[in-house]
Amino acid sequence: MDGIASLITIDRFSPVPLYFQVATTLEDLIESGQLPAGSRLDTEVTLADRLGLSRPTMRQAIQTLVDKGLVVRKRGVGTQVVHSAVRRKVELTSLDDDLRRANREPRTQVLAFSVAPAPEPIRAALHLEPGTEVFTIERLRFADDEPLALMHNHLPRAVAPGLTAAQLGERGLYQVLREHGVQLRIADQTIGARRATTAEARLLGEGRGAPLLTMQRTAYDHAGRAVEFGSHVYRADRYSFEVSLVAR
Amino acid sequence: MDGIASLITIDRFSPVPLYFQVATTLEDLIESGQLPAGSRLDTEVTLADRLGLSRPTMRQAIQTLVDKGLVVRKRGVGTQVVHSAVRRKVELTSLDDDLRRANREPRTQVLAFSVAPAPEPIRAALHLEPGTEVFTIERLRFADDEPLALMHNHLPRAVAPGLTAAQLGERGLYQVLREHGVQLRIADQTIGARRATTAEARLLGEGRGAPLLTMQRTAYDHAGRAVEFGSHVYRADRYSFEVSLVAR
DNA sequence: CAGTGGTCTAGACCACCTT
DNA sequence: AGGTGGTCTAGACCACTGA
Repeated sequence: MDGIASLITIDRFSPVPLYFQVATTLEDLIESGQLPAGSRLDTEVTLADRLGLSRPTMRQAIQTLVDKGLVVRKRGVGTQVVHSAVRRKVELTSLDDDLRRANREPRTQVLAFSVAPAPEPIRAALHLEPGTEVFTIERLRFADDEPLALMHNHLPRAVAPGLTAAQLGERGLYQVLREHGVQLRIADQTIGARRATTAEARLLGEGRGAPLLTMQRTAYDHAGRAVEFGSHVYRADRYSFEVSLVAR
Repeated sequence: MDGIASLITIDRFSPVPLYFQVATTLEDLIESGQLPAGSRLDTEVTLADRLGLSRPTMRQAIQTLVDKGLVVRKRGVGTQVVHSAVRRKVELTSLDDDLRRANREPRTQVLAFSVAPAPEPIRAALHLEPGTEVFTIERLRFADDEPLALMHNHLPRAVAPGLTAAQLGERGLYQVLREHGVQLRIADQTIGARRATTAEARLLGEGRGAPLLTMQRTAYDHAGRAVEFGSHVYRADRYSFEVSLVAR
């Protein structure tokens, strides 16, 4: 019995860091059930030895799984795979990502698309210098041909200089940003609720005063630069937010 | 000029890990503005040298700040403090914590408190064996004497065997759990909205059909054990959720 | 080219848990 | 008492950035 080490192969000539190769392999083994919930991993020293790695490298691999909440370490005891239901991903998701993952057909109607110096509240939300030009985008989003959300976005022109309305008709904003090389890292969101205005109700196909879910979000990239500010309303009867929080 | 190293003292005889001493000190320096947004930290090697630490230990200290989104590392460049507005804490907060932090006076009316074998949906949400006994708690929460939220909670009796209704009248559930030695680590939340029922509107002092924010949460401790399931409604005109997400 | 962070090694001692 | 993860050291080489 050599534990799980035989299921892990590492490539010393790959540009992928060793700890990352091990971490992703272990993640797959957990995800596929070959490392069932509650099972114990071999010790760090044993695994490092069997894989021909140093213990710090092995530790770094396991640490990434701890950070994701996949396993739990206990001093004097060992490392255990946590209960399966606890495994949720903490992700920076977009509506478009959510819909595609749920196999619902997203569609977008771009209601407005313009470039202008940032109005004061937007300038402040994005921490920009006065006069900085921003895109202003208004979109109506559909899922399976039902209206779902009305979205207002603002982003500095410099973030995605070549952005066009046509791109946004095809794909979600976050995917377009990824194609422009923008990597989001942090998002601050405020989620609330209120009654729909008459105009909102008409666009979303809801009755007057229907409850709407609201979300304001400011997103930042890896360098801490504010990339996007959005103010959105969602039909409460067709959408809800799922959030996973991991304490540090 | 010896940078910031002179502002950091470490205690080799403290039981607090060295990397943690350094990390918290740096965090304080950033929070207090002595390390302003955009400023560069000394290099890892320099800091380690000045503080008499090895580089891996110094790296570990800085890494905790990176995980919190306080600083950004760039290979070949250095480590920079990110823009101040990006600094938000990702926390597992309770309503009680939120209110106390905002200096609003929380008050609780316990409407129901009982112990019984878990009903099926609760049993499933908490991943319990059939027949496991759970507390069922219903509370009306006030802030500054205005009704704010109606909260239903369920938790396994074994999690906090000595729990009483009186404790919940004084403090928030999460604080009571902390006093019982329960450390929460992960929470999965679903946030939505709907119209208030007649009973909810009456309890919350709202009009009929007023929009409410809804939240269902399952919380897990460090061992991955499901500790609590809650189903809550909040007055949308007086409450909203703030969530910060950090991509990994 | 020099300097930075990213990765990796081969040890060591300790605190904590189980037996 | 023996085994576990938690911390720490003193090096090494590499990839990337900027001047």
